[in-house]
Amino acid sequence: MPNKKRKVSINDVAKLAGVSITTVSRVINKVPTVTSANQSRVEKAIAELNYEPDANAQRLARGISNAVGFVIPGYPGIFYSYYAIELIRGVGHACEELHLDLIFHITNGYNDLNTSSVGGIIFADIIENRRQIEAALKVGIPCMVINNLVDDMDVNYIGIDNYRGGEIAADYLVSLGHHRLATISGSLQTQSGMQRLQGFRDYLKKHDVELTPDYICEGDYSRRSARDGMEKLLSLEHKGPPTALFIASDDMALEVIAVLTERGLKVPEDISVIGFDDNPSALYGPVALTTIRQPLFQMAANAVKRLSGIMQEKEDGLVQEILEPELVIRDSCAAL
Amino acid sequence: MPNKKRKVSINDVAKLAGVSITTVSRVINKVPTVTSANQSRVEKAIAELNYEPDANAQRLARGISNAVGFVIPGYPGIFYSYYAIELIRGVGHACEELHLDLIFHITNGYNDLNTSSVGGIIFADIIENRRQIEAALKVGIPCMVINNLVDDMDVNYIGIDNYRGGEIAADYLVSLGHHRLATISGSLQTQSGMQRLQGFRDYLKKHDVELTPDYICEGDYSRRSARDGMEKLLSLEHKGPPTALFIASDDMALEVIAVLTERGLKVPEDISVIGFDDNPSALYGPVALTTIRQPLFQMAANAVKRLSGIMQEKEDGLVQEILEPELVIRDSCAAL
DNA sequence: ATGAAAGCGCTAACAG
DNA sequence: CTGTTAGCGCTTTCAT
Repeated sequence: MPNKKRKVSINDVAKLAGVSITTVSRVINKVPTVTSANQSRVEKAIAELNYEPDANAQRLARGISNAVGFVIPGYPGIFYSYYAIELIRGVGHACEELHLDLIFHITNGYNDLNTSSVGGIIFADIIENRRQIEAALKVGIPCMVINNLVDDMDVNYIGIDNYRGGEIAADYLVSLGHHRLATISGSLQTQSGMQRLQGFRDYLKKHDVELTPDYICEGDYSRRSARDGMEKLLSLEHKGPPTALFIASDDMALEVIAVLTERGLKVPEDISVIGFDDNPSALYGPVALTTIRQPLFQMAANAVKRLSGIMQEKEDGLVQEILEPELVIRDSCAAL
Repeated sequence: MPNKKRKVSINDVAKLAGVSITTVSRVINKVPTVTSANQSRVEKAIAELNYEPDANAQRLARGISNAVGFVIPGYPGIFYSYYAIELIRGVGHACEELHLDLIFHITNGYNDLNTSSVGGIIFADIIENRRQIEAALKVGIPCMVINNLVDDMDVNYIGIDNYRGGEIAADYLVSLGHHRLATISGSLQTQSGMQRLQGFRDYLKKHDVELTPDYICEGDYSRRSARDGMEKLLSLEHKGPPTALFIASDDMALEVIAVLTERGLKVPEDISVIGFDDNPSALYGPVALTTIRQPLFQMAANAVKRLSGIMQEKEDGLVQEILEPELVIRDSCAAL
């Protein structure tokens, strides 16, 4: 039966153990200067009373917070992406490991974040969240942005070089002899979507490979948009269909391959496809997907660790880490 | 520039506004008995100092917590399911709406939950978490389990009748004239996986439709397991392939359809497929998926609301809600 | 090695 | 309507 009485406090433990609350506090915090006799009496009392220190009181007394906030933009689409899942997992596991409380926020960016109870905040992208970051920074709370390099604010970030990712994709496809290329981009509202496309496009331009405007299809990272995009691309037969496709996420690439399969086209024999993410789902299908890898889980976990360092003032200055994306060659691209 | 100085407190605001801290507290908490003159002075001071009340101090003083914990089992697979995502979204949005802090835990069930800072805990399934629930209950923290009906503990839960879901699937397929049925189950470690299978199997037995043991394939909700299962099913030609399939999640059903398509089989002409979830991804593919709907988002949001009621002692007794799953007929099943 | 006492920042009687 | 005051449960000097 749940005991609805007042919670057991440090006083109860002290009384039962016959020591002062200070001593109890010491054993809770593993301060070494406690006789083993007292130590075990206190531990016994704690066990007997089923005592657990009140985290709020601890934080208040310590003056520091071991909680980090995690902000995810509120639009539903983001959740259906491998991207968000991996970040949630990465941040979640790292917090569990470091014994940090993870306070989760889904927000459209317009309501105020309650920054007061956290020691730091992690933002998964910053679509609409600039104001919130500024507010947090103003009250002295360190922030960490994942996957969005920001150069107009003094804020920590960890992300990959998406522009470079686009270049790598283009380079690989061109090296295979393709010259009728098409792409389905990610959401152009996001920095990642924009930069992957730009890197891809710039590389082709630089190497004199034409990229017909019609062959640039704006997606939004959803499978739905990938399907629509691919169907549109397939209907554009004025100069022959593209022979190679750069798709801005593996999820979308999988959908594209599904569409192709339905139409009786074979990957990579009829058409090459390269994705982005290195999503394990893309490993075992009819054809293992060639892709550009970005280490989302590690980025997220690392964001927590670095932020935690900053919170404890062990790190100084700004953390601004840009990771290199990496080409992972599997079976979905073939030489022309 | 982040201000590294001591945080501004209610005292600073009181001083600047020329009132007592009580009055400041009153305007923070919207106590009506404050002259509008004072109110605006305080508000001005708050704005000027960029003050934000310390949530820890508030919770400590109020003696109650407006934070709820959310526990997700730690195995990675769960994250790649529509199920987990919808729960996260539902819980997240509801907390945002109710201004509750959401404290997120990914845990294998063996470490201790820090129950001390939350007023209630929500469990997304309870694979390995019974001990944690018992511990929380023992210190008087209300718990809410989603999607797992539990009859051996006095704990709140909200879920659907998965057994009934299995029956509905069987009933529909049989009503279409099918009698060579097969199924790919969810993880049999989970209650949902187990019960869907049992409902399906029991219904068929009751109606004298044979279900060859070979045609019961154990999956684990992953796309991977669905692919493997479907391939196994397709290789079992001793008495002709099944004409209809019950797949325990839409995600898996989608993968099954992909496999079928690769083999040149048509859904529903050659084989009927019914899924489970009502995942929007299954809406727009080559064939809109017939499925059994479970309102995950609403279940999760509702779990938060009911739990919040219990935390405020507005609700008494146990919340034990069992929702009916619902057949959603689209295009992936045809009469034999 | 231990304890007394002073807060941490806020809320909630209680007076006025 | 407003201010004084006593905690909330814990940590942390500072003595002892």
